[in-house]
Amino acid sequence: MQDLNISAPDSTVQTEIYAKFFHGLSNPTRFKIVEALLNREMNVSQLVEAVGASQSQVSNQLACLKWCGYVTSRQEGKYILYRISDERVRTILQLAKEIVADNAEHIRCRTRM
Amino acid sequence: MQDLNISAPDSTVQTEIYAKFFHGLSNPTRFKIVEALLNREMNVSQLVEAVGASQSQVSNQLACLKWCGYVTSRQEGKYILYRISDERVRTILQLAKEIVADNAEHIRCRTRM
DNA sequence: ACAACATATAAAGATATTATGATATATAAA
DNA sequence: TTTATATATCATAATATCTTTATATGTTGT
Repeated sequence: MQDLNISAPDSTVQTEIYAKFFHGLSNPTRFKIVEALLNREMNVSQLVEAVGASQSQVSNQLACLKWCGYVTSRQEGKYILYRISDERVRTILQLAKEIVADNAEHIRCRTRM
Repeated sequence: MQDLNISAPDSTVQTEIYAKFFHGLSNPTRFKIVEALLNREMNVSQLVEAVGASQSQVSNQLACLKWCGYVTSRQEGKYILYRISDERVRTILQLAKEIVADNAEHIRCRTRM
């Protein structure tokens, strides 16, 4: 088993994997899907309505999110239900929102001076 | 001041800002820069050596990271020193690495069955 | 087996991102 | 003021991503 040393520089391969992981949240449609699934498990049709994108698009982005490890799926009858695979994803989104909010605040302050 | 309700769906504009924010970490060079700066403040030339990319590339990616709110800079003589603007960035990277590590473990398990 | 619905996949063009090389700007030293 | 060094910016070619449309796959009910 390979250990995970946060402070050590990563190998090129590891770095690319991490970059790919963040790529998962770098698209508005995928971000909305993740947000929707943080509230509750949903099937594809429900997601199509929730995020306002085409079925094809949602399916594609779900494949991407699945590959990145954000979501998992299970079949229930003719539906396929997706859910967030790891609760830590919620924390990541929360931190990001806080940072963005504070950053926007700083920018607002600066323009006043 | 606008409140930050994590569970409520975001407006399209907010969603795009968050997606842009994660875009910051979705590129290997930018990811390496952030990792390097989490260890210590560095100038551009030091970053060029640390991440193994061209000066032009590093400057460009720094501009992107600055825009996203990951880094800030200050001038010291003829050098410009960059540092991580928010310690919460460290937590985000740590969580991401943990999720990726666990996910890789799951994939490894599945291929054995 | 057939029809209807749910989801996934594939191909195409449109758009965005990245890497590269050249050049501009700014600071420091001579 | 000239030269050297550090950083930023710009143009563009190469590459990757996204959107759209069409089609394939799989499930349920008749």
